[in-house]
Amino acid sequence: MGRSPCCEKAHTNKGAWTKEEDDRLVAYIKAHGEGCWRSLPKAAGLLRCGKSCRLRWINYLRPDLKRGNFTEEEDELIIKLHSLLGNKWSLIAGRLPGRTDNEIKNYWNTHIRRKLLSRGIDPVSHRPINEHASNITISFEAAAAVREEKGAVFRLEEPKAAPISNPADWGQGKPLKCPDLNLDLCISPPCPEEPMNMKPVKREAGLCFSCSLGLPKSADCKCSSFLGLRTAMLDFRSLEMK
DNA sequence: AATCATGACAACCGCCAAAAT
DNA sequence: GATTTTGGCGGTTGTCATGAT
Repeated sequence: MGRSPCCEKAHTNKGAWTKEEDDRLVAYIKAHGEGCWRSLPKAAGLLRCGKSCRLRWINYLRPDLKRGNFTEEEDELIIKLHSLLGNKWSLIAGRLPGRTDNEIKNYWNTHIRRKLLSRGIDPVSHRPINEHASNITISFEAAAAVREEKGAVFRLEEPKAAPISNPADWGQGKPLKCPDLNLDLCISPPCPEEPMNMKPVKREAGLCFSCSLGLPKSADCKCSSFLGLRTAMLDFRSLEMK
């Protein structure tokens, strides 16, 4: 038996949203919150599929959205996150406040892909184009050795196998493989006192997010450099899945 | 001025996984 | 445990705006 439709398609509008529909949706969610998307359209008096309402709200109507052009810093952040996460747009969006997965996905396909190509970088593998034997490796062996003493080191290995689709699988007692990224990255808990099985949620301790991605230090950054190498040190466990 | 090509982005579709029954 | 329902995600398409010819 196939999956039943999420709504009665025969009686739903499609295509661009009107101002009135937007107003109804916003008014309803402001009054009742984001409840059940299936029942929302009827309750809000909208002839729309619940999924369509959800998408409209998340991608366009949410009050915390940051509209407007992406900054150069955001560009670089997206590129770095994409090199690590691949097309996990929702994860990437989770690290860019006010940006949606759809927006980032579109921006990637229309701008960043071209930007990387113009730099001679393959937007899929993040490696130089026409440089088959390219083998630029940033080694964190020294860092890893230090961290290994504390018993909690995961390392991304040279690509050999299928991509890990779910970052939550990383470091689960098996070799880590990142097929499209040739970086010998050390991923380690910035806060040693935190148990390894702790739920990966927002963190206060350890490297701040800017430092974890090698961005310039922010004014309130209290992180110290690790062997003089802040760049490419990324705490994957702080990447919130949902 | 008209037509065509391209870019940008909103919206849809189908699939998957988790939750509910 | 099996089945159904729902929310969420990534890929793709459709449409409008803009620039080039």
